[in-house]
Amino acid sequence: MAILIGDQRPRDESGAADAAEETRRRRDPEATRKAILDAGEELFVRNGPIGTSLSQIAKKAGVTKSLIHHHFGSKEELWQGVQRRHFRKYFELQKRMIQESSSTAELLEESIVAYFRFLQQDPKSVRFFSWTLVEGEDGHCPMDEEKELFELGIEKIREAQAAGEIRDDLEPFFIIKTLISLPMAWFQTHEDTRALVDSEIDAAGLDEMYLRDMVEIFLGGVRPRPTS
Amino acid sequence: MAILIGDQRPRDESGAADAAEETRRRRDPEATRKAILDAGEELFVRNGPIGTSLSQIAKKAGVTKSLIHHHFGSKEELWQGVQRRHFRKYFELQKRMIQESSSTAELLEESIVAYFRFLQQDPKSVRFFSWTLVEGEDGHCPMDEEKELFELGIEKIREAQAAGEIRDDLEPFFIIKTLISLPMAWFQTHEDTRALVDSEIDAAGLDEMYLRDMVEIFLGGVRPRPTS
DNA sequence: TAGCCTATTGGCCGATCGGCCAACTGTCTG
DNA sequence: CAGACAGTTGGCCGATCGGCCAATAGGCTA
Repeated sequence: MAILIGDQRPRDESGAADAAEETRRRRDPEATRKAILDAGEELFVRNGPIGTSLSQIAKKAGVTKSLIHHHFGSKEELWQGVQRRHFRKYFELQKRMIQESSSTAELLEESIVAYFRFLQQDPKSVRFFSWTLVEGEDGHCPMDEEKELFELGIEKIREAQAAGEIRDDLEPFFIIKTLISLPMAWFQTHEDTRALVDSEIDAAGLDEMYLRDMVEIFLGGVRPRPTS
Repeated sequence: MAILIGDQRPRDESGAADAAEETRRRRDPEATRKAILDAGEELFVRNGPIGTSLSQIAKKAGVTKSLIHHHFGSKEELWQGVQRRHFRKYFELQKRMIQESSSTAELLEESIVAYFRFLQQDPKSVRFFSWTLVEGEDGHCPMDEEKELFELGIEKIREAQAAGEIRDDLEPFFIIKTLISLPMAWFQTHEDTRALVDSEIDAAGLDEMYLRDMVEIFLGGVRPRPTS
Protein backbone atom coordinates (compact mmCIF):
# COMPACT_ATOMS: atom_id res chain seq x y z
CA MET A 1 0.00 0.00 0.00
CA ALA A 2 3.04 2.24 -0.29
CA ILE A 3 2.26 3.30 -3.83
CA LEU A 4 -1.42 4.06 -3.45
CA ILE A 5 -3.00 6.81 -5.48
CA GLY A 6 -2.56 9.22 -2.65
CA ASP A 7 1.19 8.67 -2.47
CA GLN A 8 2.86 11.96 -3.29
CA ARG A 9 6.48 11.11 -2.57
CA PRO A 10 8.56 11.51 -5.70
CA ARG A 11 9.26 8.15 -7.25
CA ASP A 12 12.89 7.13 -6.86
CA GLU A 13 12.64 5.23 -10.08
CA SER A 14 13.27 8.67 -11.56
CA GLY A 15 11.55 8.27 -14.90
CA ALA A 16 13.71 8.69 -17.98
CA ALA A 17 11.93 11.95 -18.70
CA ASP A 18 14.39 14.74 -19.35
CA ALA A 19 17.47 12.60 -19.88
CA ALA A 20 17.41 13.76 -23.48
CA GLU A 21 18.45 17.39 -23.70
CA GLU A 22 20.70 17.88 -20.71
CA THR A 23 22.73 20.81 -21.97
CA ARG A 24 20.94 23.48 -19.93
CA ARG A 25 19.42 23.49 -16.49
CA ARG A 26 21.85 24.37 -13.81
CA ARG A 27 20.54 26.25 -10.84
CA ASP A 28 20.08 29.92 -11.65
CA PRO A 29 17.48 31.62 -9.50
CA GLU A 30 17.91 35.04 -11.12
CA ALA A 31 17.47 33.65 -14.60
CA THR A 32 14.46 31.75 -13.33
CA ARG A 33 12.92 34.90 -11.89
CA LYS A 34 13.51 36.68 -15.17
CA ALA A 35 12.00 33.83 -17.17
CA ILE A 36 8.90 33.90 -14.99
CA LEU A 37 8.62 37.69 -15.22
CA ASP A 38 9.04 37.59 -18.99
CA ALA A 39 6.45 34.89 -19.48
CA GLY A 40 4.13 36.61 -17.03
CA GLU A 41 4.49 39.97 -18.72
CA GLU A 42 3.66 38.58 -22.13
CA LEU A 43 0.64 36.62 -20.95
CA PHE A 44 -0.65 39.24 -18.52
CA VAL A 45 -0.45 41.92 -21.20
CA ARG A 46 -2.21 39.77 -23.73
CA ASN A 47 -4.97 38.22 -21.61
CA GLY A 48 -5.02 40.33 -18.49
CA PRO A 49 -4.35 39.29 -14.91
CA ILE A 50 -7.65 37.46 -14.58
CA GLY A 51 -7.42 35.75 -17.92
CA THR A 52 -3.95 34.40 -17.28
CA SER A 53 -3.34 31.27 -15.21
CA LEU A 54 -0.23 30.33 -13.33
CA SER A 55 -0.14 27.11 -15.30
CA GLN A 56 0.18 29.02 -18.56
CA ILE A 57 2.94 31.20 -17.16
CA ALA A 58 4.78 28.19 -15.75
CA LYS A 59 4.54 26.37 -19.05
CA LYS A 60 5.79 29.33 -21.07
CA ALA A 61 8.60 30.00 -18.61
CA GLY A 62 9.60 26.34 -18.62
CA VAL A 63 9.27 25.94 -14.87
CA THR A 64 6.77 24.42 -12.50
CA LYS A 65 3.90 26.24 -10.89
CA SER A 66 5.38 25.67 -7.47
CA LEU A 67 8.48 27.55 -8.46
CA ILE A 68 6.43 30.65 -9.17
CA HIS A 69 5.00 30.49 -5.67
CA HIS A 70 8.47 29.95 -4.30
CA HIS A 71 9.85 33.08 -5.96
CA PHE A 72 6.85 35.40 -5.90
CA GLY A 73 4.50 34.06 -3.25
CA SER A 74 1.23 34.38 -5.10
CA LYS A 75 -0.31 35.24 -8.43
CA GLU A 76 -1.20 38.71 -7.20
CA GLU A 77 2.38 39.40 -6.13
CA LEU A 78 3.68 38.18 -9.48
CA TRP A 79 1.28 40.52 -11.27
CA GLN A 80 2.48 43.41 -9.14
CA GLY A 81 6.07 42.40 -9.79
CA VAL A 82 5.46 42.39 -13.52
CA GLN A 83 3.78 45.79 -13.27
CA ARG A 84 6.59 47.21 -11.20
CA ARG A 85 9.28 46.05 -13.58
CA HIS A 86 7.45 47.43 -16.59
CA PHE A 87 6.49 50.78 -15.11
CA ARG A 88 9.96 51.31 -13.75
CA LYS A 89 11.35 51.16 -17.28
CA TYR A 90 8.42 53.24 -18.52
CA PHE A 91 8.85 56.00 -15.97
CA GLU A 92 12.63 56.13 -16.34
CA LEU A 93 12.28 56.56 -20.08
CA GLN A 94 9.59 59.22 -19.74
CA LYS A 95 11.62 61.09 -17.17
CA ARG A 96 14.66 61.09 -19.41
CA MET A 97 12.55 62.27 -22.32
CA ILE A 98 11.16 65.18 -20.34
CA GLN A 99 14.52 66.24 -18.96
CA GLU A 100 16.18 66.08 -22.36
CA SER A 101 13.39 68.00 -24.05
CA SER A 102 13.98 71.58 -24.98
CA SER A 103 12.48 74.06 -22.57
CA THR A 104 11.47 76.51 -25.22
CA ALA A 105 9.17 76.90 -28.18
CA GLU A 106 9.09 73.37 -29.50
CA LEU A 107 8.69 71.77 -26.07
CA LEU A 108 5.15 70.53 -26.57
CA GLU A 109 5.58 69.49 -30.18
CA GLU A 110 8.65 67.45 -29.32
CA SER A 111 6.92 65.93 -26.35
CA ILE A 112 3.73 64.80 -28.01
CA VAL A 113 5.59 63.42 -31.01
CA ALA A 114 8.03 61.61 -28.75
CA TYR A 115 5.18 60.11 -26.73
CA PHE A 116 3.41 59.07 -29.91
CA ARG A 117 6.56 57.36 -31.20
CA PHE A 118 7.12 55.70 -27.87
CA LEU A 119 3.67 54.11 -27.82
CA GLN A 120 3.96 53.25 -31.48
CA GLN A 121 7.11 51.24 -30.86
CA ASP A 122 5.94 49.68 -27.61
CA PRO A 123 2.33 48.51 -27.91
CA LYS A 124 2.83 46.59 -24.69
CA SER A 125 2.74 49.81 -22.72
CA VAL A 126 -0.64 50.65 -24.18
CA ARG A 127 -2.17 47.34 -23.16
CA PHE A 128 -0.47 47.49 -19.77
CA PHE A 129 -2.02 50.84 -19.19
CA SER A 130 -5.43 49.65 -20.33
CA TRP A 131 -5.34 46.70 -17.96
CA THR A 132 -4.40 48.75 -14.94
CA LEU A 133 -7.22 51.14 -15.78
CA VAL A 134 -9.92 48.57 -16.21
CA GLU A 135 -8.67 46.31 -13.49
CA GLY A 136 -8.49 49.14 -11.00
CA GLU A 137 -11.80 49.17 -9.16
CA ASP A 138 -9.75 49.41 -6.01
CA GLY A 139 -7.32 51.74 -7.70
CA HIS A 140 -3.79 50.59 -8.41
CA CYS A 141 -0.80 51.90 -6.57
CA PRO A 142 -0.80 55.70 -6.71
CA MET A 143 2.60 55.52 -8.37
CA ASP A 144 4.65 58.26 -6.87
CA GLU A 145 6.76 58.26 -10.01
CA GLU A 146 3.72 59.26 -12.01
CA LYS A 147 3.19 62.31 -9.85
CA GLU A 148 6.87 63.15 -10.13
CA LEU A 149 6.61 62.94 -13.91
CA PHE A 150 3.64 65.28 -13.96
CA GLU A 151 5.34 67.80 -11.72
CA LEU A 152 8.40 67.73 -13.93
CA GLY A 153 6.27 68.44 -16.98
CA ILE A 154 4.22 71.10 -15.25
CA GLU A 155 7.38 72.95 -14.35
CA LYS A 156 8.59 72.92 -17.95
CA ILE A 157 5.24 74.16 -19.19
CA ARG A 158 5.17 76.96 -16.64
CA GLU A 159 8.52 78.17 -17.97
CA ALA A 160 7.25 78.13 -21.53
CA GLN A 161 4.09 79.95 -20.44
CA ALA A 162 6.16 82.63 -18.73
CA ALA A 163 8.12 83.01 -21.97
CA GLY A 164 4.88 83.54 -23.84
CA GLU A 165 5.26 80.44 -25.95
CA ILE A 166 2.22 78.64 -24.53
CA ARG A 167 -1.17 80.07 -23.66
CA ASP A 168 -1.02 80.94 -19.99
CA ASP A 169 -4.77 80.71 -19.45
CA LEU A 170 -4.52 76.91 -19.62
CA GLU A 171 -3.74 74.74 -16.63
CA PRO A 172 -0.43 72.92 -17.25
CA PHE A 173 -1.84 69.73 -15.74
CA PHE A 174 -4.63 69.64 -18.29
CA ILE A 175 -2.23 70.39 -21.12
CA ILE A 176 -0.27 67.30 -20.14
CA LYS A 177 -3.47 65.32 -19.84
CA THR A 178 -4.45 66.12 -23.40
CA LEU A 179 -0.88 65.58 -24.58
CA ILE A 180 -1.00 62.06 -23.18
CA SER A 181 -4.58 61.28 -24.13
CA LEU A 182 -4.28 61.96 -27.83
CA PRO A 183 -1.56 59.39 -28.63
CA MET A 184 -2.74 56.91 -26.01
CA ALA A 185 -6.35 56.85 -27.19
CA TRP A 186 -5.20 56.45 -30.77
CA PHE A 187 -3.26 53.28 -30.04
CA GLN A 188 -5.85 51.99 -27.62
CA THR A 189 -8.37 51.97 -30.44
CA HIS A 190 -5.84 51.08 -33.10
CA GLU A 191 -7.43 47.83 -34.23
CA ASP A 192 -10.92 49.25 -34.22
CA THR A 193 -9.75 52.20 -36.27
CA ARG A 194 -8.12 49.89 -38.78
CA ALA A 195 -11.46 48.12 -39.18
CA LEU A 196 -13.24 51.45 -39.49
CA VAL A 197 -11.28 52.92 -42.36
CA ASP A 198 -11.96 50.59 -45.23
CA SER A 199 -9.31 52.15 -47.38
CA GLU A 200 -6.17 50.48 -48.55
CA ILE A 201 -3.95 52.69 -46.39
CA ASP A 202 -1.49 50.67 -44.39
CA ALA A 203 -1.28 51.00 -40.63
CA ALA A 204 1.97 52.95 -40.62
CA GLY A 205 0.67 55.43 -43.16
CA LEU A 206 -2.51 55.98 -41.17
CA ASP A 207 -0.44 56.57 -38.05
CA GLU A 208 1.53 59.28 -39.82
CA MET A 209 -1.60 60.98 -41.07
CA TYR A 210 -3.15 61.00 -37.62
CA LEU A 211 0.09 62.18 -36.05
CA ARG A 212 0.17 65.19 -38.36
CA ASP A 213 -3.41 66.30 -37.65
CA MET A 214 -3.15 65.46 -33.96
CA VAL A 215 -0.08 67.68 -33.62
CA GLU A 216 -1.77 70.44 -35.60
CA ILE A 217 -4.83 70.41 -33.38
CA PHE A 218 -2.89 70.14 -30.13
CA LEU A 219 -0.40 72.87 -30.97
CA GLY A 220 -3.08 75.10 -32.45
CA GLY A 221 -4.89 74.80 -29.15
CA VAL A 222 -2.03 75.45 -26.77
CA ARG A 223 -0.08 78.09 -28.67
CA PRO A 224 -1.03 81.73 -28.13
CA ARG A 225 -3.34 83.01 -30.83
CA PRO A 226 -1.57 85.48 -33.13
CA THR A 227 -3.99 88.40 -32.72
CA SER A 228 -7.21 88.55 -30.75
CA MET B 1 -30.62 2.51 -3.18
CA ALA B 2 -33.00 5.01 -4.72
CA ILE B 3 -31.56 7.96 -2.91
CA LEU B 4 -27.90 7.34 -3.52
CA ILE B 5 -25.52 10.23 -3.86
CA GLY B 6 -25.65 10.00 -7.61
CA ASP B 7 -29.43 10.33 -7.71
CA GLN B 8 -30.27 13.58 -9.47
CA ARG B 9 -34.02 13.23 -9.91
CA PRO B 10 -35.83 16.00 -8.07
CA ARG B 11 -37.12 14.73 -4.79
CA ASP B 12 -40.92 14.38 -4.78
CA GLU B 13 -40.92 15.14 -1.12
CA SER B 14 -40.71 18.71 -2.41
CA GLY B 15 -38.90 20.39 0.46
CA ALA B 16 -40.75 23.20 2.15
CA ALA B 17 -38.28 25.62 0.63
CA ASP B 18 -40.00 28.54 -1.04
CA ALA B 19 -43.39 28.13 0.56
CA ALA B 20 -42.70 31.36 2.39
CA GLU B 21 -42.95 34.35 0.05
CA GLU B 22 -45.27 33.25 -2.68
CA THR B 23 -46.47 36.65 -3.83
CA ARG B 24 -44.27 36.88 -6.92
CA ARG B 25 -42.99 34.35 -9.36
CA ARG B 26 -45.32 33.62 -12.16
CA ARG B 27 -43.75 32.70 -15.47
CA ASP B 28 -42.46 35.76 -17.28
CA PRO B 29 -39.70 34.95 -19.76
CA GLU B 30 -39.22 38.53 -20.93
CA ALA B 31 -38.84 39.82 -17.40
CA THR B 32 -36.43 36.98 -16.74
CA ARG B 33 -34.35 37.85 -19.77
CA LYS B 34 -34.27 41.46 -18.65
CA ALA B 35 -33.26 40.51 -15.12
CA ILE B 36 -30.42 38.40 -16.46
CA LEU B 37 -29.27 41.13 -18.83
CA ASP B 38 -29.41 43.73 -16.06
CA ALA B 39 -27.44 41.60 -13.64
CA GLY B 40 -25.00 40.64 -16.37
CA GLU B 41 -24.46 44.22 -17.43
CA GLU B 42 -23.68 45.38 -13.93
CA LEU B 43 -21.28 42.55 -13.18
CA PHE B 44 -19.65 42.46 -16.61
CA VAL B 45 -19.02 46.20 -16.50
CA ARG B 46 -17.56 46.02 -13.03
CA ASN B 47 -15.41 42.90 -13.28
CA GLY B 48 -15.17 42.25 -16.99
CA PRO B 49 -16.36 39.23 -18.93
CA ILE B 50 -13.58 36.98 -17.65
CA GLY B 51 -13.90 38.13 -14.06
CA THR B 52 -17.62 37.48 -13.92
CA SER B 53 -19.08 34.03 -13.37
CA LEU B 54 -22.47 32.77 -14.40
CA SER B 55 -23.11 31.87 -10.77
CA GLN B 56 -22.73 35.51 -9.74
CA ILE B 57 -25.05 36.67 -12.49
CA ALA B 58 -27.62 34.02 -11.65
CA LYS B 59 -27.51 34.93 -7.98
CA LYS B 60 -27.93 38.64 -8.64
CA ALA B 61 -30.70 38.06 -11.16
CA GLY B 62 -32.49 35.74 -8.75
CA VAL B 63 -32.55 32.83 -11.18
CA THR B 64 -30.66 29.59 -11.64
CA LYS B 65 -27.60 29.16 -13.76
CA SER B 66 -29.44 26.74 -16.02
CA LEU B 67 -31.95 29.42 -16.87
CA ILE B 68 -29.21 31.61 -18.26
CA HIS B 69 -28.16 28.82 -20.56
CA HIS B 70 -31.76 28.26 -21.54
CA HIS B 71 -32.25 31.88 -22.58
CA PHE B 72 -28.83 32.79 -23.91
CA GLY B 73 -27.07 29.54 -24.72
CA SER B 74 -23.67 30.30 -23.27
CA LYS B 75 -21.72 32.84 -21.28
CA GLU B 76 -20.18 34.22 -24.44
CA GLU B 77 -23.60 34.77 -26.02
CA LEU B 78 -24.84 36.48 -22.89
CA TRP B 79 -21.85 38.81 -22.94
CA GLN B 80 -22.55 39.63 -26.57
CA GLY B 81 -26.22 40.16 -25.74
CA VAL B 82 -25.31 42.57 -22.98
CA GLN B 83 -22.94 44.40 -25.30
CA ARG B 84 -25.54 44.59 -28.05
CA ARG B 85 -28.21 46.00 -25.76
CA HIS B 86 -25.88 48.62 -24.33
CA PHE B 87 -24.32 49.73 -27.60
CA ARG B 88 -27.72 49.93 -29.28
CA LYS B 89 -28.80 52.52 -26.74
CA TYR B 90 -25.40 54.21 -26.97
CA PHE B 91 -25.42 54.48 -30.74
CA GLU B 92 -29.02 55.63 -30.91
CA LEU B 93 -28.28 58.42 -28.46
CA GLN B 94 -25.12 59.45 -30.27
CA LYS B 95 -26.90 59.44 -33.60
CA ARG B 96 -29.66 61.63 -32.27
CA MET B 97 -27.09 63.99 -30.76
CA ILE B 98 -25.28 64.36 -34.05
CA GLN B 99 -28.41 64.88 -36.08
CA GLU B 100 -29.79 67.46 -33.68
CA SER B 101 -26.52 69.34 -33.50
CA SER B 102 -26.21 72.60 -35.33
CA SER B 103 -24.40 72.33 -38.62
CA THR B 104 -22.65 75.62 -38.28
CA ALA B 105 -20.09 77.44 -36.22
CA GLU B 106 -20.68 75.86 -32.84
CA LEU B 107 -20.91 72.33 -34.17
CA LEU B 108 -17.72 71.02 -32.64
CA GLU B 109 -18.04 72.86 -29.36
CA GLU B 110 -21.55 71.54 -28.86
CA SER B 111 -20.46 68.05 -29.82
CA ILE B 112 -17.46 67.72 -27.57
CA VAL B 113 -19.31 69.21 -24.60
CA ALA B 114 -22.27 66.94 -25.23
CA TYR B 115 -20.02 63.90 -25.41
CA PHE B 116 -18.24 64.95 -22.23
CA ARG B 117 -21.57 65.32 -20.43
CA PHE B 118 -22.76 62.01 -21.74
CA LEU B 119 -19.76 60.12 -20.39
CA GLN B 120 -19.91 62.09 -17.16
CA GLN B 121 -23.47 60.93 -16.53
CA ASP B 122 -22.94 57.38 -17.72
CA PRO B 123 -19.68 55.97 -16.38
CA LYS B 124 -20.88 52.54 -17.43
CA SER B 125 -20.25 53.45 -21.05
CA VAL B 126 -16.65 54.28 -20.27
CA ARG B 127 -15.98 50.94 -18.62
CA PHE B 128 -17.89 49.10 -21.33
CA PHE B 129 -15.69 50.72 -23.89
CA SER B 130 -12.55 49.91 -21.94
CA TRP B 131 -13.48 46.25 -21.66
CA THR B 132 -14.23 45.83 -25.32
CA LEU B 133 -10.89 47.47 -26.12
CA VAL B 134 -8.79 45.39 -23.80
CA GLU B 135 -10.72 42.20 -24.36
CA GLY B 136 -10.52 42.50 -28.12
CA GLU B 137 -7.44 40.53 -29.16
CA ASP B 138 -9.66 38.96 -31.76
CA GLY B 139 -11.36 42.28 -32.40
CA HIS B 140 -14.96 42.75 -31.41
CA CYS B 141 -17.76 43.04 -33.89
CA PRO B 142 -16.94 45.78 -36.41
CA MET B 143 -20.10 47.56 -35.36
CA ASP B 144 -21.64 48.92 -38.52
CA GLU B 145 -23.40 51.50 -36.41
CA GLU B 146 -20.06 52.93 -35.38
CA LYS B 147 -19.06 53.43 -38.98
CA GLU B 148 -22.45 55.03 -39.68
CA LEU B 149 -21.90 57.41 -36.79
CA PHE B 150 -18.49 58.42 -38.07
CA GLU B 151 -19.79 59.01 -41.58
CA LEU B 152 -22.59 61.16 -40.21
CA GLY B 153 -20.09 63.26 -38.28
CA ILE B 154 -17.67 63.48 -41.17
CA GLU B 155 -20.42 64.84 -43.38
CA LYS B 156 -21.26 67.55 -40.85
CA ILE B 157 -17.64 68.53 -40.51
CA ARG B 158 -17.18 68.71 -44.27
CA GLU B 159 -20.05 71.18 -44.43
CA ALA B 160 -18.51 73.32 -41.72
CA GLN B 161 -15.15 73.15 -43.46
CA ALA B 162 -16.72 74.30 -46.71
CA ALA B 163 -18.27 77.20 -44.81
CA GLY B 164 -14.83 78.13 -43.53
CA GLU B 165 -15.72 77.51 -39.91
CA ILE B 166 -13.27 74.64 -39.43
CA ARG B 167 -9.73 74.29 -40.74
CA ASP B 168 -10.02 72.40 -44.00
CA ASP B 169 -6.48 71.05 -43.89
CA LEU B 170 -7.53 68.60 -41.19
CA GLU B 171 -9.02 65.22 -41.96
CA PRO B 172 -12.58 65.10 -40.53
CA PHE B 173 -12.04 61.54 -39.34
CA PHE B 174 -9.13 62.62 -37.19
CA ILE B 175 -11.04 65.60 -35.85
CA ILE B 176 -13.71 63.20 -34.62
CA LYS B 177 -11.06 60.91 -33.20
CA THR B 178 -9.63 63.71 -31.07
CA LEU B 179 -13.11 64.90 -30.18
CA ILE B 180 -13.88 61.47 -28.78
CA SER B 181 -10.49 60.79 -27.24
CA LEU B 182 -10.31 63.86 -25.04
CA PRO B 183 -13.44 63.22 -22.94
CA MET B 184 -13.07 59.43 -23.04
CA ALA B 185 -9.47 59.42 -21.83
CA TRP B 186 -10.37 61.85 -19.06
CA PHE B 187 -13.00 59.57 -17.61
CA GLN B 188 -10.99 56.44 -18.25
CA THR B 189 -8.29 57.80 -15.96
CA HIS B 190 -10.71 59.55 -13.65
CA GLU B 191 -9.77 57.71 -10.47
CA ASP B 192 -6.06 57.94 -11.14
CA THR B 193 -6.38 61.64 -11.78
CA ARG B 194 -8.23 62.11 -8.54
CA ALA B 195 -5.36 60.43 -6.73
CA LEU B 196 -2.87 62.56 -8.62
CA VAL B 197 -4.19 65.98 -7.71
CA ASP B 198 -3.78 66.21 -3.99
CA SER B 199 -5.85 69.33 -3.75
CA GLU B 200 -9.16 69.65 -2.05
CA ILE B 201 -11.03 70.18 -5.30
CA ASP B 202 -14.04 67.94 -5.59
CA ALA B 203 -14.48 65.63 -8.55
CA ALA B 204 -17.22 67.69 -10.18
CA GLY B 205 -15.19 70.88 -9.92
CA LEU B 206 -12.16 69.21 -11.46
CA ASP B 207 -14.32 67.93 -14.30
CA GLU B 208 -15.49 71.46 -15.05
CA MET B 209 -11.96 72.82 -15.02
CA TYR B 210 -10.75 70.14 -17.40
CA LEU B 211 -13.78 70.60 -19.62
CA ARG B 212 -13.02 74.28 -20.04
CA ASP B 213 -9.35 73.79 -20.98
CA MET B 214 -10.11 70.74 -23.10
CA VAL B 215 -12.64 72.72 -25.13
CA GLU B 216 -10.22 75.62 -25.44
CA ILE B 217 -7.45 73.41 -26.75
CA PHE B 218 -9.67 71.44 -29.08
CA LEU B 219 -11.42 74.46 -30.58
CA GLY B 220 -8.21 76.41 -30.79
CA GLY B 221 -6.81 73.56 -32.80
CA VAL B 222 -9.65 73.00 -35.23
CA ARG B 223 -10.79 76.56 -35.85
CA PRO B 224 -9.12 78.51 -38.63
CA ARG B 225 -6.35 80.75 -37.40
CA PRO B 226 -7.32 84.41 -37.56
CA THR B 227 -4.42 85.60 -39.68
CA SER B 228 -1.53 83.71 -41.25
C1' DT C 1 34.27 15.86 2.69
C1' DA C 2 29.97 16.86 5.52
C1' DG C 3 26.21 19.56 6.14
C1' DC C 4 23.16 23.25 5.35
C1' DC C 5 20.47 26.24 2.51
C1' DT C 6 17.44 26.84 -1.09
C1' DA C 7 16.11 26.17 -5.82
C1' DT C 8 13.24 22.87 -7.92
C1' DT C 9 9.96 19.10 -8.54
C1' DG C 10 5.54 16.30 -8.87
C1' DG C 11 1.48 15.46 -6.81
C1' DC C 12 -2.54 16.75 -4.45
C1' DC C 13 -6.23 19.77 -2.41
C1' DG C 14 -10.76 22.28 -2.08
C1' DA C 15 -13.14 25.62 -4.64
C1' DT C 16 -15.17 27.11 -8.59
C1' DC C 17 -15.66 27.39 -13.28
C1' DG C 18 -19.04 26.75 -17.66
C1' DG C 19 -22.06 23.56 -19.21
C1' DC C 20 -25.38 19.67 -19.33
C1' DC C 21 -29.37 16.75 -18.11
C1' DA C 22 -33.65 14.79 -16.34
C1' DA C 23 -37.56 16.16 -14.22
C1' DC C 24 -41.33 19.51 -12.58
C1' DT C 25 -44.63 23.04 -13.81
C1' DG C 26 -47.06 26.95 -15.65
C1' DT C 27 -49.46 28.42 -19.76
C1' DC C 28 -51.33 28.25 -24.11
C1' DT C 29 -53.80 25.77 -27.91
C1' DG C 30 -56.82 22.46 -29.95
C1' DC D 1 -60.34 18.89 -20.78
C1' DA D 2 -55.96 16.96 -22.71
C1' DG D 3 -51.69 17.39 -24.70
C1' DA D 4 -47.71 20.00 -26.10
C1' DC D 5 -44.41 23.30 -25.40
C1' DA D 6 -41.48 26.33 -23.01
C1' DG D 7 -39.89 28.28 -18.59
C1' DT D 8 -37.66 26.75 -14.51
C1' DT D 9 -35.25 23.87 -11.19
C1' DG D 10 -31.60 21.26 -8.59
C1' DG D 11 -27.99 18.39 -9.11
C1' DC D 12 -23.99 16.76 -11.29
C1' DC D 13 -19.92 16.63 -14.48
C1' DG D 14 -14.99 17.18 -16.04
C1' DA D 15 -11.72 20.70 -16.27
C1' DT D 16 -9.07 24.05 -14.26
C1' DC D 17 -8.14 27.34 -10.99
C1' DG D 18 -4.57 29.16 -7.12
C1' DG D 19 -2.19 27.29 -3.56
C1' DC D 20 0.24 23.92 -0.55
C1' DC D 21 3.42 20.21 0.88
C1' DA D 22 6.86 16.69 1.32
C1' DA D 23 10.79 15.19 -1.02
C1' DT D 24 14.82 15.68 -4.23
C1' DA D 25 18.99 17.82 -5.67
C1' DG D 26 22.36 21.40 -6.80
C1' DG D 27 25.80 24.48 -4.83
C1' DC D 28 28.05 26.95 -1.18
C1' DT D 29 30.68 27.02 3.15
C1' DA D 30 33.09 25.22 7.15
